[in-house]
Amino acid sequence: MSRRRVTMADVARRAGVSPTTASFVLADRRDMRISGEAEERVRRAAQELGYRPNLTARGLRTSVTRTVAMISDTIATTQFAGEVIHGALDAAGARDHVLFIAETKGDPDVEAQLVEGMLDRQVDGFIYAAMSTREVRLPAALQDTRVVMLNCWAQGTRASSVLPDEVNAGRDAASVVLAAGHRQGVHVIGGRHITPATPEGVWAGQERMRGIEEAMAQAGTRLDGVAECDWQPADGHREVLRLLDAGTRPHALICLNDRVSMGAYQALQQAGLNVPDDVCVVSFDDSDLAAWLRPSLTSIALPHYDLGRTAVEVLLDGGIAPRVHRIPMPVTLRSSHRTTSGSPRPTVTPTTTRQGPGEGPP
Amino acid sequence: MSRRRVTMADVARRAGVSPTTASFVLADRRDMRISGEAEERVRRAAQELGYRPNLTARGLRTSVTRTVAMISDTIATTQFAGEVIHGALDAAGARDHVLFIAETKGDPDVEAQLVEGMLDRQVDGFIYAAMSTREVRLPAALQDTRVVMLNCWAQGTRASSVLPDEVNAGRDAASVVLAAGHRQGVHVIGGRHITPATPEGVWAGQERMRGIEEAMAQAGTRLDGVAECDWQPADGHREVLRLLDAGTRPHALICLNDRVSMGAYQALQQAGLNVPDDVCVVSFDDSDLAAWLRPSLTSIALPHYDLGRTAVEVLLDGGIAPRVHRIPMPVTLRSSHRTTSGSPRPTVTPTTTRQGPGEGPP
DNA sequence: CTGAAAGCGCTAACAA
DNA sequence: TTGTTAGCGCTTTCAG
Repeated sequence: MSRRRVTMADVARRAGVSPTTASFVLADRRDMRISGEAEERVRRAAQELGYRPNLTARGLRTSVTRTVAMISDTIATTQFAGEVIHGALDAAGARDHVLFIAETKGDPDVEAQLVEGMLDRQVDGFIYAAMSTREVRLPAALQDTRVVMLNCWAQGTRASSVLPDEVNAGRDAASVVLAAGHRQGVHVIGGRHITPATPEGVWAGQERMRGIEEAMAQAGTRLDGVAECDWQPADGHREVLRLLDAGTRPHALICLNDRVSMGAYQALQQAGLNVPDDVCVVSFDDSDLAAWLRPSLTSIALPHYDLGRTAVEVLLDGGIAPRVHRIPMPVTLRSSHRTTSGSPRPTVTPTTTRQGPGEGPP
Repeated sequence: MSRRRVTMADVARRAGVSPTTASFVLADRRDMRISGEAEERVRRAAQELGYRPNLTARGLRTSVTRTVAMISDTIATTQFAGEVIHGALDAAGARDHVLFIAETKGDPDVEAQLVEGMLDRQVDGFIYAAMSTREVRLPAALQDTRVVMLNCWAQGTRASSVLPDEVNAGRDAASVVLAAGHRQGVHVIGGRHITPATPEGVWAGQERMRGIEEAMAQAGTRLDGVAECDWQPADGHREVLRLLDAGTRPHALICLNDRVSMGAYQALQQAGLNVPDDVCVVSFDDSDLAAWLRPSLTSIALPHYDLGRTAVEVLLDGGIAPRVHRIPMPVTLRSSHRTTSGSPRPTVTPTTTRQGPGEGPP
């Protein structure tokens, strides 16, 4: 962009060696023997001239560019994006790679366009990411490409997936409630997210519910109710109010995200019920909201950073064999529940589970 | 990455023309006359073979890569990042460019490293972004480079800046309050953000306060008080409580962000005061919170998307002359204030102001 | 152990 | 109007 950069030929000339020799020492290749003295001269020359390799030229020759493209449907709206990118960036940087970002807006045409553009630039690999965990169709151009799927998966694809471990998160949520001494009166607000728009529910909801119900069963008890609804504050508010109006007096609420919890808090407050003394609340997402609410909210986070980081690690370090990597979801304990005296903290031990090739989730 | 791509030579051969001819038509260059027939043949051949140019090779030859690097101090934590990237992406995409993202974490060493890495990859230009609006020092390696500064500025630099128009946002906030009929009892919570950690305040606070005070003066009145404090929910809560305890009964609160407003709401509610009947509240940021709170909050947004978009536009389309571009901050009117009957909406007409070269903000 | 030379895919002088 | 040729900066046979 500015004035002429110093090239490898310059270094070789100053060091009094051939370009070949310079190339070998500057690329740190030890498979061809170079005299210690020549190596030293080259290194000094490079140092003195402030030599930096032109990665475009190297890329043209070797077709490796130390570049990865992250393509996602939406990057902006949700909190999701930031930390995912952050993690991906750290992992890429640690491996001397650099990250392209692109957004398809869910449009297959722009998606194809974008992928082509990245291929034209000879990226070394792709992270194909979805903002909400779900099954997707991998674009044709990515089929025979180094790619890992982030927060999504595709049937019949030779690509690894990196997913949040929602089932264990569900178990952990139930564990918190159980450890607080509640075996009865446990209600879930939000459920599988079965709504007119998503009659099957959403994956996160299904998985969390599976974990919750398993943990309850394992403790020899069961949920008193599940309110299926959208996951906005108004929904939490409405559903909790409905519960109370029906004369139900819940002891514990597991809310499917912090926004639902916020609505639940409002309803509880209206009804004059105290958190955590009258009702304990456990939530998912661990967004900023969880810390802002009073009392602060115990919540289980989506491991955004680790998802991004792991995806790049798998892409750059991982083998060829497709795998599903499940990333643990950390629990942050706050003030919206009480622990039974004597038991210091709920037993919360998230684990990473892995699946072998061939089986797509769930 | 996969099997051999079709090259321009392939296209030329199939079309029965020389590489030169193929190059001219495929690069859409009309400055050298090509026969319509040859052009047609080349286009068809390219089409049939599914030709795509190798941008790495082209970049090596021309040193333009249609690539821009966005380097920021922090990309993850704040909501800021997402929409900024979104805007930048849209502007870049519209110009057939692609976006590198990198994060310095505020460390000058990694910053230098990152910039070098981008330069090694022959990026066409840089967006240098800060997460909170402020003055920065442009890294040495970027000095003689095509760069625009996003949400920041540097003294004595030949680079354009893109900044939110906070002064007019302040004016707009005051206008909402005035249009609601409040000329007395108007208090600001948050102020310039003068705290032990930031004894001078922060730029956004200073600018907003300037706008607020100007608008009040213009209406022939003035603020009844400014609470200088941090901008977290707890601060809003504490300061409003303090106000009420001192026997003050505010009619309108201008809170410096939505989190402060959230705290203010809590305090008002404790005191049994109703929003907007007893106290009207106007806020900044227009985060998700603004829509979630009850009553929903009138708030003035940081124009994240437009900041990102404009920065890339200025970089790619703008002239060389350094400019400061001020991006209007949109007002979203909700339910936390009342308009005086008869006047339909507050007079809110944000404007973009521009400064000529030479004067750095503020 | 080192150097000469070819070539990655493309563009741009210069000739024809 | 078109073709020939050189070369962007680097890696990599293949001879020495």
